[in-house]
Amino acid sequence: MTDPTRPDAPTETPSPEEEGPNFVADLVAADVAAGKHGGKVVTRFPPEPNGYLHIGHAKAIVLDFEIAKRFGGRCNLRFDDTNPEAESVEFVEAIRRDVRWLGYDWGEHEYFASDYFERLYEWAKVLIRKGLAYVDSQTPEQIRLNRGDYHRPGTNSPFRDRSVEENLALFEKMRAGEMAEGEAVLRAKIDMAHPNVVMRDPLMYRIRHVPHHRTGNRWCIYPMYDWAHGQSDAIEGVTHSLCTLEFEDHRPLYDWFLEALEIDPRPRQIEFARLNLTYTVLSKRRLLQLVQGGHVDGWDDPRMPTLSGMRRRGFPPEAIRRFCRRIGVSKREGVVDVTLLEHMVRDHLEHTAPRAMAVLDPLKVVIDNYPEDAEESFEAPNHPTDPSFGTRTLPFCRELWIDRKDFMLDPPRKYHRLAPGREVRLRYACLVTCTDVECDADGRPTVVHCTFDPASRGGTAPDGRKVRGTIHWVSARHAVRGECRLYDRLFDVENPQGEDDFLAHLNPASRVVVENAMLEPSLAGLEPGTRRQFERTGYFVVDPDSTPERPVWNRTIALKDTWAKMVARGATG
RNA sequence: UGGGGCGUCGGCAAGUGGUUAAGCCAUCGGUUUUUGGUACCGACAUUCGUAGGUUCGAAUCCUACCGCCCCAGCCA
Repeated sequence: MTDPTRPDAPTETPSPEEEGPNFVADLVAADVAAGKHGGKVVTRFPPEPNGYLHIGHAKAIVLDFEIAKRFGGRCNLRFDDTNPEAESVEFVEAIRRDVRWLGYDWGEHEYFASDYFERLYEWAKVLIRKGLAYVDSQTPEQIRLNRGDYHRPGTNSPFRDRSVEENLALFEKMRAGEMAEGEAVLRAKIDMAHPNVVMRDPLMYRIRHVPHHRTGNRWCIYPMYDWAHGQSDAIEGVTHSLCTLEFEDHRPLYDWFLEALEIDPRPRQIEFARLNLTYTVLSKRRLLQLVQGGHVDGWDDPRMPTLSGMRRRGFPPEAIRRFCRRIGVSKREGVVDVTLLEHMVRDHLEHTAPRAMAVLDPLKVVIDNYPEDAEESFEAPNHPTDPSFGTRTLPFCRELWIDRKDFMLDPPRKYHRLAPGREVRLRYACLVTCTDVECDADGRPTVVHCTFDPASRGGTAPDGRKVRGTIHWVSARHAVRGECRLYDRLFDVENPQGEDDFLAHLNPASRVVVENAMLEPSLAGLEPGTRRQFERTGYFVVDPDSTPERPVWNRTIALKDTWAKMVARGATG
């Protein structure tokens, strides 16, 4: 018997036709052609370590890393850790793990915005000296009020014209911890009447007397996103800073800081639309709600759209990467049909997952003309079309398990599975004909009696007669009992994000646990993460909860089921 | 009502003045099949948010209008 375990293929080089449309790549290509940055391309993936990465981040990761790769450049992993109140090392570690799992390597280029705090502080003083930044002592409330709104210009702060010396002294006091939270902020002096509210003297620093997960108590002033991001990009030599659409309004400020500091060459910010997926939610807030509300078992619940959840669910990283390439990159905000992702998952698994047989809803079959204590075995291929997967041995005896769905007392015309008087093929074993059925008081079948054709060894009829149905089975004497967790979409509406109460639309059948599935022997004792196709049922993966005594398999995704569709449509004849 | 974006098939998304308006997913037919899986074949926008205009010719240029998204955190 050949070991059917196959590792996932190594990171593929995307073929040109696989790379989806991508206007960002076109812009970068134009910059390279124009000789900007000496033709170099450096990007960065800049997560804030305050949560888990999800499929939406995967889109950004694939874009950031593959744009860099395409132009012979590199992509940095930079933690945007400027807000100590929400961030932690736990998230830093989870993010590293997920990016690696997705298949990307940032090499030595791991950075933290917090590494630049000193540099940023010095730069802030440069702006103060140029008269381009000032310490504002207004209360948060006053600042908000004086910012104006979409219809009214803002009002200058009474502290806007402090002298350079006073600003410097005050700013140093801020850093020295001599001021309370909210007592003062450092602001860029731009234009309180600017039509873009982002430009109305944006805050650069706020005071927070809280420890930071990396800098400890060294700082009590922390830079704001706008002040930290572009400068961090510049420090790292980033040439193209890719981000989502909501930062489009911030681009003028991104450029303003760079220009004020006379940084050259300057990184270029390019915005693209974030990913939305049907039948799930992707906002950090809602994901957090699912976890904290106990609606799922945690960030890595297999129903979560997080990378850790998808990993546990059994989604191959290759499939996620291909999905991200296929959806393309544009500025249109849309909702991608989750069937595209599911297609990529099935497509990858079709070629990489060894086959096996498992019965999820067992119904006993007795082969009446098979000797009580005899047993034999059949050799079955681990893949129907790829011989390199090898074969395995399937034990067989008089009593077997088949799936309840594969037997009907009174079948419709187009049903071609087992029924009284009908003959079917037991996959890779033999042909059997149903001769009798035992039922319980409710008329529910309990035992199906069959006779087998001794000449049909392997499943081929010696006389060449046609047998339409082929069903899977497991030898009762040799079956291994295991748990199967059948996962499905988390929500039962296409766009839960758009619902008033998205939690009201959780799919009650998103997880169905089968306590006693009957597994063929080869399905026991496998490592978590091992994938298999349970023939005619779906793709499964071994869950970390699995033990040698009790295998636990998660359904990654069901096989397409044309018959079920026909049944639903009433087109079964 | 200010600023910034976006509108091409059910969903993504090409197309940048002359193409029969790509491709993929979904859907619907059919062939093959020891998985009602896979594979393969076929169907699927006379039309590009709307209305005008420019042009021999427009999804592509101009004008107006309509619709949707984002922005008033000392979050990112």
